[in-house]
Amino acid sequence: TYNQLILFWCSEPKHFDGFQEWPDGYVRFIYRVEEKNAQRHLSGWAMRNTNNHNCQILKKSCLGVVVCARNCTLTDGTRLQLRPAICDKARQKQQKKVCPNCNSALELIPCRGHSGYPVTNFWRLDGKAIFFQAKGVHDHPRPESKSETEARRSAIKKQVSSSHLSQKKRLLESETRRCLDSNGHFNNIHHLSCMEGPEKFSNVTDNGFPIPAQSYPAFQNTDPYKATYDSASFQGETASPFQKYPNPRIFLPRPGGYEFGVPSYLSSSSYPPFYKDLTNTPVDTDPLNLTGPQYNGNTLNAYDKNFDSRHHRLKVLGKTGYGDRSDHGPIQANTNPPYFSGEYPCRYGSNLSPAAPALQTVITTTTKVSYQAYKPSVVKYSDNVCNIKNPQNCTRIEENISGTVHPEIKVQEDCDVVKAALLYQHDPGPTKSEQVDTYQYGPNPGNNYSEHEGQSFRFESGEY
DNA sequence: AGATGCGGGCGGA
DNA sequence: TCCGCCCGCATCT
Repeated sequence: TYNQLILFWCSEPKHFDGFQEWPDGYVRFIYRVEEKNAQRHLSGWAMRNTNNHNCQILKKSCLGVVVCARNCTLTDGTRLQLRPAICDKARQKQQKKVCPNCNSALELIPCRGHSGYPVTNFWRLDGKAIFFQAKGVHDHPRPESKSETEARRSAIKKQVSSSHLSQKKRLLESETRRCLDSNGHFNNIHHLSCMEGPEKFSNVTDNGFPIPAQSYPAFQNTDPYKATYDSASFQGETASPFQKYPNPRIFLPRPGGYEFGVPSYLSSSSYPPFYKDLTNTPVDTDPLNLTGPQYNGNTLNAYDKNFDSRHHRLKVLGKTGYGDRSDHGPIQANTNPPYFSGEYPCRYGSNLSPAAPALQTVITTTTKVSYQAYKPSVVKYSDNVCNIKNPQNCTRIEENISGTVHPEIKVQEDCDVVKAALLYQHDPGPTKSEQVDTYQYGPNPGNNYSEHEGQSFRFESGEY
């Protein structure tokens, strides 16, 4: 398997995952560059861009979910779970609004699924593939998905627009009649009152009253677990009290707050390190393993963690599943909250068994990839496509762009890096072992995906 | 108006 | 040094 891993790590992605709208846990996926959702770095979770000072890796952190402070039950038995506005200002405005169902305050449940911090997602374009890596297990309900939010908005807009028009028309006619009736002729004095009707009506509509069920545009993703709305309401941009969860993933408040612990199945050995030396120290899952040399890095440190470390390159490596070192601390033992509903496979654990390595595509920071690469152009091996401001980011020879131009060379270098990393791993220093990434490679069992092509490439994790 | 990205900068660990 | 996060700016829908 060692050779297999090396082989895999040194190869171009030979299989891709179907887009995962609700990635959860310490997972990693590889999408085709043609995958629109991946290109847009979309996620069902409300993720906001977070500055990791790394021009090659886009990092996003979860904003959590907005719920009714009183956790009221909607008419359909579900609970309000709004999508937090991504824009800070918009989110502040959103939080000032009230529950459309019970008028109590709205509450933003922050995500603390990654060592007490928000779950983070990392994206990197690698010429021929878009690599995705997630850190953390969402400890809150799913918010309304982006597509649902957009669909609802457009539906509401449409509805408001049409009702506004029809109401306006109706009211105008009615007022006209009234005016005419009361005065026997049209009276301009009534203009003001005549014009208020429509506005008031629209406000009412905007404040949470359900709009008759209607169909929404088809979403790009048909996640069977995602919440759907069959009606819409909102306060400006807030609530849709009619979420429906065709799945058991309905948020249920936990005693003492929203802190779900880690599902038991997540806390036990699931992702044994491929290199057992790493087992002692829960390693930090390194997204795309962007772990690597720091941008000032003079040394090749293939697993110098971080997808999110600042200014470094990525590299495609292979990796086995480990838990994130710091991911275990704050997470408490859990009683299998309904939210997880057993849909969450073990993706990491503190007790890792060396027997079940999960296939990992590790991207070290030695890869010279920048978002410019998204523009099918210049990504050229050894060229500084990173950015002019940080030339140091783009000069390393270990750079690798998945053979965009010189695959053969890249492969070799990748292998070199892999080897270096492996050597290092076999000789774990007291400081960096946790930086080794340990991710499940592949979609969550609970998620739907359809275009796997090379699942045979996936190493057994022993968990599935 | 918001979603998204980028990147400067700050502060804690 | 790493990382979370705030903030402003720019672009796009």
